[in-house]
Amino acid sequence: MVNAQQRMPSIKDVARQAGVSVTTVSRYLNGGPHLSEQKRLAIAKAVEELNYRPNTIARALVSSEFQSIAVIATDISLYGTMQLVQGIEQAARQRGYLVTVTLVGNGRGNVRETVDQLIRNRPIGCVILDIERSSLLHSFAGYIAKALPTVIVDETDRTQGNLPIGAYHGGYQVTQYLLRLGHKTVYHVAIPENGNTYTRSFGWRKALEEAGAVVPSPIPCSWDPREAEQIGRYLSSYLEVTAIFAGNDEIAAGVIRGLLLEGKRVPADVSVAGFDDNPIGELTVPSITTWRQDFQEIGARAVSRLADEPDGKPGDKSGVSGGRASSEGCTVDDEVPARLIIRESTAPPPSLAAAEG
Amino acid sequence: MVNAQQRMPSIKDVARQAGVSVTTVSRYLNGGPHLSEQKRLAIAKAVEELNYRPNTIARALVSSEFQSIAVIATDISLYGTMQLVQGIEQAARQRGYLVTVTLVGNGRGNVRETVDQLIRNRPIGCVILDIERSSLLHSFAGYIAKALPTVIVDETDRTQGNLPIGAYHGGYQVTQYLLRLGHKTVYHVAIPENGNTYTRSFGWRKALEEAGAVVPSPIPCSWDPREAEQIGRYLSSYLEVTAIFAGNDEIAAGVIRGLLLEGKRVPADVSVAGFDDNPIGELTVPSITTWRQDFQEIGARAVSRLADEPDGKPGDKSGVSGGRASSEGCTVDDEVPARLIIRESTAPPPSLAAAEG
DNA sequence: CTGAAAGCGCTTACAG
DNA sequence: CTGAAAGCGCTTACAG
Repeated sequence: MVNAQQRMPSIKDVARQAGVSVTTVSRYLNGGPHLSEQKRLAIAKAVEELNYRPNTIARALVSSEFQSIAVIATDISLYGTMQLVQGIEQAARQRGYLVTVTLVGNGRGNVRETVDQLIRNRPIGCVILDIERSSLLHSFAGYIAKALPTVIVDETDRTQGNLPIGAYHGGYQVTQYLLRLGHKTVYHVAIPENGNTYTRSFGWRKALEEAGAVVPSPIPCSWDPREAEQIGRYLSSYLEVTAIFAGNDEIAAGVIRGLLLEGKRVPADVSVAGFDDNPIGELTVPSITTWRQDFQEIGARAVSRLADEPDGKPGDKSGVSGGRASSEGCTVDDEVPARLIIRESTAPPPSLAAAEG
Repeated sequence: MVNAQQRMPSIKDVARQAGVSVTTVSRYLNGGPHLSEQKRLAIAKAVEELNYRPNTIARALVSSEFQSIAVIATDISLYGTMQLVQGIEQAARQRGYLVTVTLVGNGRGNVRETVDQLIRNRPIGCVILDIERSSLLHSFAGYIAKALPTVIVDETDRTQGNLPIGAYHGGYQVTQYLLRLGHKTVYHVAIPENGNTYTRSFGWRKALEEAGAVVPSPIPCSWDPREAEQIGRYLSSYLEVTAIFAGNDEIAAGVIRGLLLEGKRVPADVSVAGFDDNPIGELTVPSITTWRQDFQEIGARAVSRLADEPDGKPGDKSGVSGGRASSEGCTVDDEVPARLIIRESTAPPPSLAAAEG
């Protein structure tokens, strides 16, 4: 096995082997224009023979930018966050950037120190994945944005300069679908909001209000779906609950499980819809009606904001802490495709079904 | 908003401000021994005032090592892989390393080029997450290991110098549990093996053979659980199938769904067990008996192998392509805690239940 | 078209 | 205990 410590060929070695100056090799490497065909060939040959690869670190030192994008999140086990990471990685790799993943605010380690360390690495930009709006992470967003071009992916209205995941619209659509099925109203088991302003829950409320339906109090649920099971059990005792919109698919699964364990039928007695199109929604019985977000595409757009700035400092566009508003003219912000996926867990309410039967 | 492009203070600025030489500041930064208390204080003050942070890139250029660990995988949507990434990130961050995530072999982009790019960044080491044993990724493992200290996390026997996830033992235990419940034999819906040699499937077979049970042909299933649903439907027509060991929890859920849709009861008619302890197993009806692997701990151990080498080149220990055997004396390789989690999806076979009832 | 020189921000012998 | 100098591998004016 070759020793990993061996010295790798440097630009000097290539220059010597090709009989040109280091400057010329550098020019060749960076696609410089003024280069005789002869030298170009000689360098190409040397590069090939030595299997030379430019040292990205040295390059980063000169440009004071390491060709990487830093992803900061609290946790990647949430389906949406994980997909966002995959989308970011792919878009970044296409452009030659490396992706760095840092998990903060999960109670381990000092956030400030971790973030500082990250900044020292001089990534070209940073994307904060904050769907869950962890208060710890959120409180550092401004600090990070001061040092680095930053885009925050969250559930909030885009007027704040972030990249919204379009949850409001989804919540609205899912609820409207349930109402059109004939349900008098739709109950809501909500994920933590923590101050987001344009959430799936807001969409749910809006659809209800527009339809003139009663707006029940949302039932708060943590990210732990086992809590959702308890909520499902609880809701099973209320006959008027015929439709439930759950904050995500795991919570929907938990609610459904709670209902089933209490002897309710889903969807015959109660309809339940989820959110995100987590693949598990296809595996449960019943399978779960949901809202499909294209998280990978959103991740790709976050990268685009950081990497494809047309002219000038992307840091300005991604303003977080009172920076300029950003919605104007940022074409990448066009809405990301999303749609309702109807599966087995939703149906007309029992009263209508009975009337038809 | 402060412009991100502003020049950050360098070690020179600190030296000037503190009235000492750059060398002395460097010594201070690296905890050097010979330093008068007076200068130490002056430097500390300057660092504080300027909010100075050493440039990791410059440091990396000198040491020719970027303080980072490169994770290479095909996909992080698989539960185990995602947990491994989280475990790696945490262990790495604790030691001051950054984690880089690169997804290769998913059909997008040139693997060779991606890997070369990664190597150029000079991480201190690389961990290949290859539970699914993607043939493309696997074929590059040797190439990577030649350039970088590497540890491969997979399902194979540890004699190959990799870090096994302990699946063999798990498969054995799950199957044995099912047999002890009274099932005559256990059917197996297998995840892709692709040449792994110490898999959950091998453990299943071993348990069956030891018990003198018939060994049915494993039913191959892709990573897509919808295929598992079809398999569940198919198996529902065989009365002799009373117990099924599925390659992972998503597949178990799919199989269960197939069985339920065909009118079978789980576990009354058929028991189904999964693998990995994916949280979804708690949300389905019935919830899924499974084998809990501590993926985060395994990830942490991978980092430990790379970062805590006691004396000398970890590259040797992690030999992949015919390097020295590595099992001897590597104490971090002690078995990772894992255990059977019994939930609702398994029970004695119908015959026994009837006899009892 | 081409190259010598300076410099990016550090660390590390080496010499006081 | 302390500092001047060289050097890590590149890029970028600047001057031919």
